[in-house]
Amino acid sequence: MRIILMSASPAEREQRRQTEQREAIEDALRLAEKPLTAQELYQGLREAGRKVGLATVYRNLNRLVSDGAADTLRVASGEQAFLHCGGGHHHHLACRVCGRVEEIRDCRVLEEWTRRVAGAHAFRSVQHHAELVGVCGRCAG
Amino acid sequence: MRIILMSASPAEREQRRQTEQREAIEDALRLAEKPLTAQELYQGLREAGRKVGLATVYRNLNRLVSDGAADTLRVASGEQAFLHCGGGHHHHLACRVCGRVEEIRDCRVLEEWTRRVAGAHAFRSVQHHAELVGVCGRCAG
DNA sequence: ATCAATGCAAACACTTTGCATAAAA
DNA sequence: TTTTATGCAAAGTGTTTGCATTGAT
Repeated sequence: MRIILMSASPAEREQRRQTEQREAIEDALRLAEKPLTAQELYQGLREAGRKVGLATVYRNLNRLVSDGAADTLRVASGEQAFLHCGGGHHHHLACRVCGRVEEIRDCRVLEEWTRRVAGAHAFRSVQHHAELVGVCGRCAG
Repeated sequence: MRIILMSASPAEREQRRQTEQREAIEDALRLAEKPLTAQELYQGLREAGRKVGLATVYRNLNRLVSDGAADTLRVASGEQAFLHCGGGHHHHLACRVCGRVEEIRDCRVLEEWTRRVAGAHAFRSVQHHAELVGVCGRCAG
């Protein structure tokens, strides 16, 4: 397991060339507001008439993750999905109907719980990771 | 996404034939006390001199998951790992050094937090899922 | 004597990589 | 002009599946 702690430095970013494809990929991910697999994103762009290769989609998506501009998660099928999001510690609240994801940034309660569990099991340096899934207001009607 | 809600019924279970391979696989998983990928399990059995096919390992592991006798999770490499565990709602506290996993069954605090977040974001029927990773007493010395 | 379970290899699906070409800077 | 990004196809990986065979009941 490799954990990325820092985003690419400004100096590193300056070497990035801005291409039509990269912009299209980043925009699509940002507008989606929900996790997309590389294949979904690729097909979407294709159907929208933009010409991109699948490899380019993968390369850019992976780069966004390295840069901390996207999170990645695994869907049940085993595919990797990518989600546009800001950096820093946060959790996700997803709608199981429409797929939309909202970021949860306050998890002090979780931290407290984590401490308690850690103590009870004699574990140290325990980090938590949580996911919430429900039905959003829009979908619940 | 396919979600299994029920364990196999007794009637279905009765049709299970007990084979040398199946026992070896189940024992290995139970004794491991930590998540194992199908490949790891396969290699372990092979090195232990047991003759099993990789496909058999996959088939039995998947069956255990359907039966609710094992959980499955994705490791960073993208591989699926299998973990022996009892059924019912619970969370995992894993040691990032030795990999050992302990089950956490009391998550009332989490439920409360979940309710709060759900309310704040106007979500309904929100379920939570959490993972804790730290260093166990043994490994911390 | 049944019929489920196994083993092998082929098939699959997702992802990464090598290399020539295109295009930012 | 230099160097990164792209596209395609090939290679890589983990997992599933088809089918003949074995073996539990």
